[in-house]
Amino acid sequence: MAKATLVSLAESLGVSRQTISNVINAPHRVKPETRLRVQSAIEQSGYRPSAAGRQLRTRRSMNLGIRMMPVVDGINGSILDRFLHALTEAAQQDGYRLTLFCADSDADEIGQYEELLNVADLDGFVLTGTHYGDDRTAWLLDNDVPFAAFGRPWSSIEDPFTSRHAWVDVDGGAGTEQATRLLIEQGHTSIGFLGWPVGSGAGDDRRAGWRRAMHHARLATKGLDIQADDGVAAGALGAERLVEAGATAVVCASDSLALGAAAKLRQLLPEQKTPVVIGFDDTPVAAAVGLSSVAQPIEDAARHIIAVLTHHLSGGRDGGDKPRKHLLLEPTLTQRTPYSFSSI
Amino acid sequence: MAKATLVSLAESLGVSRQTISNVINAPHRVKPETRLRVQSAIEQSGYRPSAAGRQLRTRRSMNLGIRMMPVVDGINGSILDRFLHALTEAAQQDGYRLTLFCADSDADEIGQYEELLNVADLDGFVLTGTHYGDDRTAWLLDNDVPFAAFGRPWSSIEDPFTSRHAWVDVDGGAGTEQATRLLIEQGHTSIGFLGWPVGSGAGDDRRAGWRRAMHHARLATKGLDIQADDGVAAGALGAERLVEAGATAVVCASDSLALGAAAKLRQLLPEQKTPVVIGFDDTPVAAAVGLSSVAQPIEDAARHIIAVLTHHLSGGRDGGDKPRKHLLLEPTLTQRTPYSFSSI
DNA sequence: ACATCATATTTGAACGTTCATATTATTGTA
DNA sequence: TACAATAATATGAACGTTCAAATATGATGT
Repeated sequence: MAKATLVSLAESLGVSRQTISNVINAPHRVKPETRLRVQSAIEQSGYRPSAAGRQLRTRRSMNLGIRMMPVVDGINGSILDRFLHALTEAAQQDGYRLTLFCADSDADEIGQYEELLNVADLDGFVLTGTHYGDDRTAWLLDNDVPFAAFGRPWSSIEDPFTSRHAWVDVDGGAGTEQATRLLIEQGHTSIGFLGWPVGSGAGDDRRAGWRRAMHHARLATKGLDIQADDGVAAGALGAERLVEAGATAVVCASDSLALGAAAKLRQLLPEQKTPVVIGFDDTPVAAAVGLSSVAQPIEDAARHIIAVLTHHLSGGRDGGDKPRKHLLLEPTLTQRTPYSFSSI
Repeated sequence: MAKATLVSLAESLGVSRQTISNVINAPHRVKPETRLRVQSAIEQSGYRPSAAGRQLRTRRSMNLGIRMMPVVDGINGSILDRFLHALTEAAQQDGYRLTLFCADSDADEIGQYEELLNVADLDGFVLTGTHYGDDRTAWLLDNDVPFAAFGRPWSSIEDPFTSRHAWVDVDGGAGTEQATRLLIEQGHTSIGFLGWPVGSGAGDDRRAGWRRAMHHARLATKGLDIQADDGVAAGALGAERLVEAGATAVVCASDSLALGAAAKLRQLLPEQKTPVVIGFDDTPVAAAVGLSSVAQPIEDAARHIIAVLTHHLSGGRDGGDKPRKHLLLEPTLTQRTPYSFSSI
């Protein structure tokens, strides 16, 4: 039999298109009796409203866009996998779908927004990798495009909690602070920080957490703050300099750096038994080699992003509580004992 | 100014809707003169045909679906990231978009197919993780849904190259064979294989490659074939048994297994200098610890999957050469010297 | 019994595109 | 020049939905 449509269903039921449409979109307008009759007919016929018809009329597609960032390290790819999965699942639960797109640059990404809004009527976007002077958020705000960002708006002047747009982020600083405190409790007094060059929001935030913990414990930080590009080799190099400066433990801005640092410390300070390097992101690499690492609640972040976005898109009429527009999640420290480096 | 549509453009140009539609979809039908005139008007106005209007009429959405598999290991997540990125990029180039969806099981996935075909008019699907007795391919074939699989159809009776559906796969057996040969060349005569329990297509294929190389070199395999569930710990355990059986080198079905095996071999056979463990997938974990690994050309695979799918969807009228319906790609062996395990 | 009002349902139109067909312009041929 | 054949363009209808407005139904009060 042919696919059911509003018209075909209406005819077979002896009601009008609009009544069925109302049963689906505004049930309260329909008399309970007919509503039930229609609902069972819908179920029985397997009728599902056509996205195209809807979209044409309402100019909404129930599709959310997200950019696939160019694969750089690969080490964080697993995080993306988890993030995407959680986003997709949450979106699906709310009746939305996720559409992927590629862009070479932020400018290109904005071009894609225009294109996707224009041709595909995307309802909103999920942003990742926010940074200082992000053009994208400005453009989206200017054009009244709904979106939520994973990553707070980095700005030296504005308070992110007063931002005009929704965001969810993980408090990286709290993570490194916690990590540093753990090392202090373990008796370390000279703890280095191995992070990215100053200028990246997330990187500086993580550095600040380490610095807070050190200051709080009245420990010196001089010479213990190393800036290095991400990567295992750079991590080893940085660790070498830290050991020269007297460090006995290292907190890192990434698992890549931490992996290099761990190997180097193992070599330079073989007498130490406890884990003295703590990474960030709790990637499979960290799990594989038994490296302690700051774990981001990335699934929670994804769910909240979808919640805040869909809540906004439904105009707040989705029944659920209004999700917070700005949310800073606490990371947790995954503690491990070195694995591959010691005996198994 | 309001968004351009076929009608608004037609009016301002003094031609009919259909002429503009033809310029876009069947340029040869339009007189070169008008064609140019219309084309420049399209560019100047920034007109882009509405997906919804098109979809409603043609019942095609220019959207391809792909399932987000549940995150299991995480170690392979980076592979998925690369795969998704390449898929998205290739699809975008051909004018298609990628839609993500989640499913708990194969049966659920089939349910999603129905839903997505029905409501969103998805044009086709990309399948991953094919296995013995895969219901999904059967369903898609039965329902004439275009799709291409990453992973050959595993069957003990049928030749995959006569399969009714398109697929792209990486010749894992060739990879492990190559890896084993390398170890033989290096003088090893007792090389173990550390793989998954018999029954998974890809796993058995990789095991077969090792076996081929061993037989070809007339080396014994008795006791050197270990079946273990995926994971670092299982890898270490398996390696222990292999060393007991006299193995001096190990070829693995995954980087997780390899990582465990490498650590164990380092411990049990510390005198060896050269890399004696070879992993599979060339994940960031392998790169991070300097583990040799069989690398899948996953971007090539993704591009070909899109090529074969879009070629089919366009009915072969897309100009390009007909891509092969069944394609087995050769992996390459990424050789590394142990990194974290030795000195840096 | 009748007007009033709220509730429930229906109708016509519109969203932007392409298909199938109809019309008009152009070319070739006798 | 006329006539057919073909190329180029135009028209009406349809895809399936929701919006806005119109109509029908029922309840309430006088």
